[in-house]
Amino acid sequence: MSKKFKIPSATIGRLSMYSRYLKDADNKGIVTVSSRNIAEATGVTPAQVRKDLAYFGEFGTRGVGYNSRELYNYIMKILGLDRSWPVAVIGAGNLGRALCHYKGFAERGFNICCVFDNDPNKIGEKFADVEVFPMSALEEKVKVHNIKLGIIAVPASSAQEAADNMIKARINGIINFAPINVIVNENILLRRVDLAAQLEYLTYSLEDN
Amino acid sequence: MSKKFKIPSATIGRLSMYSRYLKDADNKGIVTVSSRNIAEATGVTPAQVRKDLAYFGEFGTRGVGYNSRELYNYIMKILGLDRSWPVAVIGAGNLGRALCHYKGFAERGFNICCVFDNDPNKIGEKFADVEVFPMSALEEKVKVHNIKLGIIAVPASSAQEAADNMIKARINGIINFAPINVIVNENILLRRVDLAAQLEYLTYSLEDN
DNA sequence: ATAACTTTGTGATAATAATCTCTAATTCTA
DNA sequence: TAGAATTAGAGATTATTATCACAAAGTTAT
Ligand SMILES: NC(=O)c1ccc[n+]([C@@H]2O[C@H](COP(=O)([O-])OP(=O)(O)OC[C@H]3O[C@@H](n4cnc5c(N)ncnc54)[C@H](O)[C@@H]3O)[C@@H](O)[C@H]2O)c1
Ligand SMILES: NC(=O)c1ccc[n+]([C@@H]2O[C@H](COP(=O)([O-])OP(=O)(O)OC[C@H]3O[C@@H](n4cnc5c(N)ncnc54)[C@H](O)[C@@H]3O)[C@@H](O)[C@H]2O)c1
Repeated sequence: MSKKFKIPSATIGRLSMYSRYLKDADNKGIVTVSSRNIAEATGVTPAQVRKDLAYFGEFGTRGVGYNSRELYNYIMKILGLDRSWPVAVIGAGNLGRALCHYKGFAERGFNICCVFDNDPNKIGEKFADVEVFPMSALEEKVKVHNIKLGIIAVPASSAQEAADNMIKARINGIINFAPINVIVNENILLRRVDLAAQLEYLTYSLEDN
Repeated sequence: MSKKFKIPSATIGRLSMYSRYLKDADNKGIVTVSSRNIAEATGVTPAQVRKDLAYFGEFGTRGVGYNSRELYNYIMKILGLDRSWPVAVIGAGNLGRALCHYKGFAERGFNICCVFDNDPNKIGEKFADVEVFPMSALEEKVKVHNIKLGIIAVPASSAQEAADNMIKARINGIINFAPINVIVNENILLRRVDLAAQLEYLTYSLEDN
């Protein structure tokens, strides 16, 4: 999808962290926070915090800092989280089940509304209150719930097929947990999350330290 | 932990992808591959592939390419995957269960050998063949199995405590799935995996496209 | 009111990472 | 064997991202 104005993707990830701290601060009754406070809580530098925010506007007051609640709202707006996003999961296996049971997504506005699988034995099962549907139901469910986001939680050998099905159903943002490169048209957003690679960064670093 | 020689962390992640493609190619009987083949399979540029490999040595033959199996072995060695790594998981919840049931880690040399939880009701349960132990057993299990790697799969409010416990037990590489910044001494390796932030990158991009 | 202090926002600078371009090695073809 | 084609390796270049340093704006104390 066409991006706004070349914002570093790392910035978006940090905004996510900042927003969680701000929510927390606001809940504790802390009205104003400085870039230093945010930085210390999230493990970055104060300059980085200010630079990240500067991409989007001026949210603070010099000599004072930022209003926690206001900045939280601004960031959530920037991230598109000022509304709810229905999400489809493809693959009702171990990972699909964990994702469905996870309460944390709802706090950020994500609502996993259906899981899809091609194994007839899994159809009709329920993970928390999320029902497992056959792949044939994907297109209709996407339309009914206006789903824009999907998660690939099928084995690597089926990941491309899962992506193709989602795209055909008009989902245009995809997270892929399968350890394989899925190829999509450039107007589709795709992020790969490779858990083994994360562990491998650790083993690489520990190897000859 | 002290790093070797400022290799981009993105390079390590890509090596992981390359190695999976190489394994696959070797299994299919493909003896030599070019940087172009690797690039196309993993979604990067050929120059990037060569540059990544160049950090570590010369593995190819000009005019020919790379021997799939040899390069695979080299990369696995670089990543520290020429041996098995026992892994501890803290938190026997949804995510902990999914990780224990996941077969893919074993292929890369990771062996989740125990899960720990502070909920008495969970102790003794088994996820696949991984047993749930009380937190009090952590130190001894780490010693017995020579565990160096740990995964935090507890709620955010307990993540720092889980990290502190692991470090006390002498684990020195940690993956944190909790959406919070855990603070550790600089000789400890820590990677955060934030699934909600990944989805938020999508919503940010879809927002006003 | 003034001086001392705090903190943002930003242009300049530095560091990091990706891409480009060319050379050298090797194979293939005729 | 000569010439064309392929492909790795590496230095140079460009692009991207993070850090620094400081002026501007605000607050607090005297
Ligand atoms: N479980 C984990 O902790 C974990 C960790 C890292 C990566 N992953 C990756 O996530 C993916 C899922 O892992 P998992 O452990 O849940 O696997 P799993 O085998 O438990 O579940 C996969 C599910 O996908 C379904 N499926 C297979 N092909 C399908 C298709 N074409 N269309 C629809 N459904 C299909 C299967 O019926 C099954 O229910 C894998 O690619 C795995 O490599 C999982
Ligand atoms: N489940 C998911 O798909 C998912 C996705 C993204 C992030 N996460 C994150 O992963 C973490 C785990 O998620 P989950 O869904 O498995 O949660 P969960 O509530 O299902 O499980 C958490 C487990 O941790 C145990 N626990 C709590 N405090 C502990 C402590 N101090 N020491 C040891 N054990 C302790 C609990 O007894 C429980 O069994 C959370 O931080 C969550 O935000 C989970």
